[in-house]
Amino acid sequence: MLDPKLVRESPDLVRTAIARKHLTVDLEAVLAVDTAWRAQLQEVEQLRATQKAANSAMAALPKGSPEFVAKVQEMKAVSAQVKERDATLKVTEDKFREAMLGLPNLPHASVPDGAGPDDNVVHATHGDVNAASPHALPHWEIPGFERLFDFGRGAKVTGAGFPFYIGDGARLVRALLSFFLDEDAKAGYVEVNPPIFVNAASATATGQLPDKEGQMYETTPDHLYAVPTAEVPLTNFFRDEILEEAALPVKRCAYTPCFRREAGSYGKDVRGLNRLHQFDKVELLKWVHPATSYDELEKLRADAERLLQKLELPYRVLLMCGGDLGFAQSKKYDLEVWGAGQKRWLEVSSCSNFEAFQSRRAQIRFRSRESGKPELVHTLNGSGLAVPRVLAALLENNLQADGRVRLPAALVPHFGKEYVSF
RNA sequence: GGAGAGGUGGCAGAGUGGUCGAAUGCGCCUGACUCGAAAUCAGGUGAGCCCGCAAGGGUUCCGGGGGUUCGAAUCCCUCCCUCUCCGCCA
Repeated sequence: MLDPKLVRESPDLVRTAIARKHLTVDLEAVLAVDTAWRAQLQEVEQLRATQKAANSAMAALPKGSPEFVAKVQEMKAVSAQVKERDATLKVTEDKFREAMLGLPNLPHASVPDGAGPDDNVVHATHGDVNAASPHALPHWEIPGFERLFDFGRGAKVTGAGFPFYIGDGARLVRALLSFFLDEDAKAGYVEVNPPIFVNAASATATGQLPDKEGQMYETTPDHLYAVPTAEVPLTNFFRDEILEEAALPVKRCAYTPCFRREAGSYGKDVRGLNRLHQFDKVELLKWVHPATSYDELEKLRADAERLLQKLELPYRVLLMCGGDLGFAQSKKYDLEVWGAGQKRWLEVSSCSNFEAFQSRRAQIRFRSRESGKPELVHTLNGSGLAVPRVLAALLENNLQADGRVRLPAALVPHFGKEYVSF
C-alpha cells in the first residue's frame, strides 16, 4: 500500500508510476473516494465531539433532574445521526481502503522503462553458457530420470505437479537445502522454521489476498492457506510490531515447501521440474532502515548469486523493467540459471525491494532514534534459492557421457558423494 | 476434544455504566544533588487518523467483531488467543 498522503498530495508521481508499470488504474476515482471519505470523517467526528461534551455535562447533573432528562432526549437524536452517518462512513472507508490497495508501488528511479519481459535489462552474466556439457539433455530426457523423480506416481497419489523424489533424487533435494541454509547462515541470516499454513490476515498483509486467493491452496474447515513462499509467514513475523532501530537490519532465512495452484500452464515451461505445485525453497528476508534499502538490495542479490557461483552454474542477472516489475516491488532482480539441456534460462531467484509497500500494509515499524517516533521499515526478500530448477540445471549441465551427473565440490559434503546415478 | 480461569499502556497490575487514554508500581527520558555513579527528589513518558503553514484542535483504540444505552474498559452475543486440569497423540 502507498502512503495515502503521497497519493493525495502528489497524484502526478503516482500517475507516472502507474504508467511506468504499464498498468491502468483510475486514479481520479481513488482521489474522489479519498475526498469523500475525509468529508464524511470530519462530519462524524464533529458529531462525536458533541456527544462527548454532552456526556461530561450529564455526568455532573443529578440523574433524574429535568435538565438531565432533557439532555437524554436531545442526545437521542444525535446518537441516531451518528449511527447513520457512521454506517455511511464505514462503507466509504472500505471503498477507500480497497482503492488504496489497488494502487501499485512506485518503481525506483533506477528501474529501466519497458513494457514486458523482453525489455528487461541483462545486468550481468556469469559463467560460460557455450562451454556446457556436450552430453547435456533436458533433464526429463535423462535415462532413468523417472526412477529418481517419479511424476507418474505423484500424479496418482496427489495430482500433476506433485512428484515423488526417490533415492538420490530425495538426497539431492536435502543436500541443496542443507547447502543453501548453511551458506545463508554464513551470510548472517538467522534460520527460521516457520508455520507452512497462514491465516487470512497474514495472506492479506503480504498481498496474496484479496486478489490472488485462487493461487493458493486453502484448507477446510479452518480456512488456512498453504504458503506459496516462506515470505508470507516470515514477513508476518513482525506484523503490528515496532522494532528497535539498533536491531536493524534484521536478516532471516527460512526453508519451506511452497504450494502454488498456478491457474495457467505454459506448454514446455511446465515440463519436468520446471514448474510444480509443490516445491522446496529457501527464502531470504530483510527488514531494514529506509535509508539503506537499496544498498541492502545489492547485498541480497550478491548473497543469492554466491550460491550459484559455488554451484558452478552459469547464470545471468536481469534487472526488471517497469512493465515486468510486479505490483508490489520498487526494484527487482531476477537470477536465471542456464539449463544446458533445455537451452533455456530458468528463474531461480527474484530479489526485490518493497520499500514500505509491504510494511505499511503489515504495520511493521521501527522506533527512529532521531525522532523517537515509529517509522515504517523497508522489507526486501529473495530466494536463496528455489530447489527444483537449480536441481534441473545441475542435472542438465553436469551430465556425463556415462549417464551419471557429477556434482560441484560445494555440494559433495552435503550429498555425501560426487556422482548421482540413475 | 472436555471442564474451569483469564485477555487493560514497554512490563506488572487497579478499575464492574458517566468527568477513564485509563490509578499505582516498575522500566525509560529530562532536570536537581554528586568529581562521577548509585540512592533520593521533581517533571515527563502509547499508537493511529482527520483539520491546520504552524501553534494547536478534534477523534478512535482496554484481544477481534457485533449489540444494548443519551453514554461501554465496565452489561449482552459471538469469534480468537493464553493459562490450569482431564483426554488423545508424533
